[in-house]
Amino acid sequence: MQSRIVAFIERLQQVTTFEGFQSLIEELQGLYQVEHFVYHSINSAGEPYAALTYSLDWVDHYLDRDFGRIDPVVLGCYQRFHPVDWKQLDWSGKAVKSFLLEATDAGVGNQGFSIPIRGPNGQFALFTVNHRCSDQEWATFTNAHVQDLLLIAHYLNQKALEIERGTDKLPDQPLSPRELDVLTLIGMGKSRGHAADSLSISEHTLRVYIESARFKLGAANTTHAVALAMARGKIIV
Amino acid sequence: MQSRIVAFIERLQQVTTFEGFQSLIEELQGLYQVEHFVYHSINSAGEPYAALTYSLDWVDHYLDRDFGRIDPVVLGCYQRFHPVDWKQLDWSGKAVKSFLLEATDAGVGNQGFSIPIRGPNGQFALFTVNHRCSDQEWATFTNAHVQDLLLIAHYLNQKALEIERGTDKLPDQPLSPRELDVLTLIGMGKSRGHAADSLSISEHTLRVYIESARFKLGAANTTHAVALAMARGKIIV
DNA sequence: TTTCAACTCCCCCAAAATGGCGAGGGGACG
DNA sequence: CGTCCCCTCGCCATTTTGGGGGAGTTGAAA
Repeated sequence: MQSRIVAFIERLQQVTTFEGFQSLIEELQGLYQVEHFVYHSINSAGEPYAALTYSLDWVDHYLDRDFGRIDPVVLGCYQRFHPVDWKQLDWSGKAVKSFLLEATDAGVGNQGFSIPIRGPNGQFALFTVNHRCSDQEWATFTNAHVQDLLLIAHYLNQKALEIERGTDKLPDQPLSPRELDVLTLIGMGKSRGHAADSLSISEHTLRVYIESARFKLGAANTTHAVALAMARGKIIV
Repeated sequence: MQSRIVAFIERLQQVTTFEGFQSLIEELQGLYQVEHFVYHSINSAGEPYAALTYSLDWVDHYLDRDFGRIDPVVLGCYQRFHPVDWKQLDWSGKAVKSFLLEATDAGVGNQGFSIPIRGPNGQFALFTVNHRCSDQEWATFTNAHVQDLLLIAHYLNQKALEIERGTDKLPDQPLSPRELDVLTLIGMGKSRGHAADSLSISEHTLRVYIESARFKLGAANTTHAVALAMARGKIIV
C-alpha cells in the first residue's frame, strides 16, 4: 500500500492542469475504497476552487445556498490545526440539521474526516475523505490512514497552489509599513482621529494611507480593507 | 528518550497552575539540552500568555516595543499549518533586522523552530524551540525531534487552555444568525444600505444587529466588530 | 540623474455611519 | 404567566467617512 501512495504522489507531481488534478482526486476513490474525496480551497483573493467526487448537483446546490457559511466542517476546520473527524464537530442548530439531511440525500456519507491546510497569504484549503459505514469501521480506516492522508493533503495543496500560480492573477500588492499600522489601529477599533493621534500624524495623512491600502487590497471601504488584510494574514488585531 | 517524553507529558497532565506550567517549560531545557523554549498564546479575548525561558528583560522589551507585530516568527506562523524553521522565514526589512540584532543581544539563539497551534474561537499559540549552533547541528536536532515537539506542543496547548478556563473570564457570547449575516456582509465590503437590501430587512433593523453584535463582542465600532468576529473565527469574509 | 514610492500636510463638502429615543410581535423557558 | 432574547421597524441630531482638489520632502532604485 505504501508504495501506491508514493506512486500516487509522484504522479501528482507531474500534473499541470486542474483537469489532471480532478482525475487524481477521483483515483483516490479506487486507491482507498472510499466513496468520496474532496479538496477545496480559498485563495488569497477569496476565490474558491474545488476538485471532488460529490455529484455536481450537490455542488451547485451547496454553492447556490452558500452552505460554506454554515457547514460545520468548514467552520470547524477554519480555526483548527489538527485534522478532525466529523463526529467531533457541532452539528446542532436548525439550519445545520436541514443542511445535513440535504447532504445525506445528495449522497454524502455519514462518516467524514477533514484536514485543514494553510498556505501563504491566508490561503486555506480542506482535504476531506467521506464514506458511508459504521463508526467502528470508520475508526479503523482513519487510524490506519491518517499519515497517508496528511501527506496527500500536503502535496495536493502544494500542487493546487502551483497550478493556480500559472493562471493569470493580480500579484498580491504588499502594503507599506504605515498602511499596516493604520489598518491595525483601525481594526483594533480606533477612529481615524484617535489612530492619527497614536501615530502622531495628521488625520488627513492617515486617510491617505487608508485609501492607498484600500486600493491595493481592492477593498470597497475601510472595514472591507481591514477584513481583507486580516484574511490575507497581513495584520493581526 | 521516548519514555522521558511520555513521563514529561504525564507530569504535564497533573499541572493545574501557570507556575507549574512555567517550570515544566524550563524542564524542557534539560531534557533536550537546548537553550530556550517558548510557549505563548493569544486567547479568544486577545489576551496574551507566555511561559518561556528567555530573560525577563527581553520579554519586557519585546512587549514594550510591541515586537509581536513585526516578529517574522509570529507573522510567519500565524497563517501557517506546518511547523517552520526560522531560516524559512522572511528576515528582510529594516525594522526586522534591528529587531533580530536586539534579540541576539538579549540571548536569543540563531536557530529556531516554531510550531503553530490553533484552538477553538480563534485561539492561537506558538511553541518555539531556540538554540545557538550551526545549521548542520540544528538540522540534525530538528529532524530527530519533530515528532516529539509536535506532541509536546499539542499537550502544552491543551493544558494551557485548561488552566485558563479555570481563571475568571467572560464567556464567549454567541452571535445570533442575523448578527453573523450582517457582520459577514459588512465585512465583505457592503454598505449598510446594500447589506440591508441583501437581507431584505430595513436599514434600521440591520443597525440594531450591528449594535447588539458590537455589544456582545465588546467592540468599539462596526469595523472593530468585524475584525473581532473574524479573529474569533465566527465569520469568514 | 531622473523617477518613483512612501510619507507628510492643507481645505471643502456631500454622503454615510452612529447614538439615543421609542415600539411591537414571536418563541422559548422556568 | 412573566421574562428574556430574537427579529422587525421609524425619526433626528451628531459624528465620521469618503471623494475631490493640490503640494512638499526623503530615500531608494533605475
